[in-house]
Amino acid sequence: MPQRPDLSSIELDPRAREVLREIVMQHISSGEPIGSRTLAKCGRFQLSPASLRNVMADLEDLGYLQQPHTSAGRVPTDRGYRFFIDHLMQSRGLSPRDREAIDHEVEHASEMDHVLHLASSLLSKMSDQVGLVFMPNLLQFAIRSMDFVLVAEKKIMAVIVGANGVVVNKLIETRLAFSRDELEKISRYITVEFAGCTLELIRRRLIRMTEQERTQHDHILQKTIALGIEAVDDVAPFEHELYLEGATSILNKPEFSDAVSLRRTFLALQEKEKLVDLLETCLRSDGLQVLIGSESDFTQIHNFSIVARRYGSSTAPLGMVGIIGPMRMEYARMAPLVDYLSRALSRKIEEEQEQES
Amino acid sequence: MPQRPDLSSIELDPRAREVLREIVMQHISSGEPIGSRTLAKCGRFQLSPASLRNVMADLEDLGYLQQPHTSAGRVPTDRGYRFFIDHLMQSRGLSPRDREAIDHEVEHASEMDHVLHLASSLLSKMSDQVGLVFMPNLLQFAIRSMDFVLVAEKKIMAVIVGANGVVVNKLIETRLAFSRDELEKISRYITVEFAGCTLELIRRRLIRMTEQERTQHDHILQKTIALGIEAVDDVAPFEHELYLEGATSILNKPEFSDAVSLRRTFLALQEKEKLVDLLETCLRSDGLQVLIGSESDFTQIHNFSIVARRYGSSTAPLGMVGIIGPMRMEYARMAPLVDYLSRALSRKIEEEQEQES
DNA sequence: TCTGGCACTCGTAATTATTGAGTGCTAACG
DNA sequence: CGTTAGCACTCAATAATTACGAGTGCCAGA
Repeated sequence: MPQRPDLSSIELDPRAREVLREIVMQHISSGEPIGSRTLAKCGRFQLSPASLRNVMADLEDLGYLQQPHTSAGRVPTDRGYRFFIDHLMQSRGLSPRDREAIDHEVEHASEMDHVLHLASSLLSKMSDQVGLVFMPNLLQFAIRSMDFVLVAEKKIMAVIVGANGVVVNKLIETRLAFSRDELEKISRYITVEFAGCTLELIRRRLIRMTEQERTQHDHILQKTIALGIEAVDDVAPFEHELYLEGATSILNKPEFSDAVSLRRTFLALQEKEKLVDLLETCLRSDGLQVLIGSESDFTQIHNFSIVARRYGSSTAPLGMVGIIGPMRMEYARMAPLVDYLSRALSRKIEEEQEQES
Repeated sequence: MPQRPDLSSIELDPRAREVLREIVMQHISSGEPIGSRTLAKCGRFQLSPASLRNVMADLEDLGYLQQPHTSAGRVPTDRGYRFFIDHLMQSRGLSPRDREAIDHEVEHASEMDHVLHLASSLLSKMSDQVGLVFMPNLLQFAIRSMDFVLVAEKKIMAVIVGANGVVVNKLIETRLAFSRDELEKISRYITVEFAGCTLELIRRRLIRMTEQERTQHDHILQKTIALGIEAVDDVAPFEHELYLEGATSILNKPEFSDAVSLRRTFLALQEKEKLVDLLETCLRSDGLQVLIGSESDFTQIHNFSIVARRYGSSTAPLGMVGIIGPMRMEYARMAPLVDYLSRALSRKIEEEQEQES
């Protein structure tokens, strides 16, 4: 029977766990590969560098560590980070000051749109990473109201308030002229009739209505339908939105200190589609999500990590908030930050909903 | 009497002008310092390198050229670029394709807000520089209309359309409840009464009205005034906006290929206040404006140049459009581009105004 | 099982050598 | 007198060399 148990299936022995934790933590704070000497000097182990080397060699065999090159210390792998986050990390929770800052921002902004924008730059500032707020396509969510405002003759502004509190404007150029009175009636009718429906549904119902018998004879109803269809027709204004704030924060990260990786990283953040795809799949699961390096296409290529969480109640429309940064980031601080912010947003949205009803 | 005339006051002699033009053009397209050999090889001069060296030495004495170091070719100074732009540059005008592209974008977007945003990214794409669109503080401009829409109980959305066609939303939480009917009346009253006034003026007049005798007895007027004041009270939503699009375009410019200058440049673009100050002073003068390097605080520090022009008719609200890039940019192409786009925007705004009246 | 010792690896930094583009000056030429 | 060929000189950039040292793996002894 071999001395060493089957390491791939069993948990790491306590000493190895401590060593791994220490390496990850030190590497997160210094950014440098960690050698056996440095590790011995930290004082948490009553072991010589040589013994630590043995442990480290084991951890490397198991895929938790790797060496950039032969004569360098060790660096955690994706798997190492993953193990750290799942089993070793002890997050300190959020400082009261930070909580207050978040609460303050979220409370004070009145428009949902602003709140989301603020949230993303707040995240960026507090984390010193790239802050991320994703709001999916509005089409799939219910609306709260739809109003029409006369801007100029034959120019009407549709003001649609989504159930998530986001306001979308859309300027419509009409063939027919509408009076303020008519618009007032139409607004009231549509809001009463369709509040709580998704835009997609509204559109289908409006189209169905054009074919109905009684519509043919009701002039004002015809105009209503025409205008309503115009309002929900072009999907462009309702597309998802992705706020990425604080891209410049990566300028200070040592892993992006050379021109090439800076270039690559900025270009990567530019391609929002891929990120949107990723976030859309993330929307399905609740709870804090951490994606490390190779765990998704997007993060793999660029060696990013993403810490994100869904916001919004399960009944209300949802989105994602989070941060993007290098794999080497302070997960212990990021996790509670993202977590708390997403809860604050969710609370805000729920309050809005209650207020409305 | 010395052979050479007083060179600082008199125009350059024709040969020197040709040499300067050629150097600037070659340097713009290659980015490298230009030596006498390279210059001789271009074929436009029937002169030996040695003779060209003499001319170049003169141009250097006059401050139009400089040498990065002793054993390098020459590079234009700010003054060299300035002379080039004022006297030597022959801009080719815009290609029909480019004109069409601009016209298309500007025509098709319906909301002024979008137009401005699009304009800035269009500029960025077409110029491969950073596109810039500046919309000054809305407070100083007249409004076209102001409408109030009921969003939830005690939550009202003010929809203000500026004379420049820009729409601003503002969510107001009121103490009193408003009915849809009331809001309709109030919207009508305010729009009729105050269309054409600046927000600042409206605010002052509303405040004056609170003190007037007859207001005390008119309940609905009181509510109107209260709501109106709320709408124009907090200036934040009316602040200037500055769209900077395509910051990543500088990633490809050789002058920013090292990490340090990349860093510096991104941080510089982040500080929008300084740029806003600069653009605000630019607003005063009409016509295409080119700021080179040392000619303004902002451009001096970062070795940028700015090509910009005012948009909007003289009667209508104004803003600036333009591009920011390294001093070494194709002015001959940028000038007509910015010029044409600003005219297209102005035309659009004037059309809107006519339509409205 | 742990530890000190030792030979070995290999990236980084510093040093030096080499190259070549470009200049200014001078003297000769038409 | 303007133009040009020739030449010595400068100096950044590149390449080659060297030195250094942090870190490793392995082995033998406690």
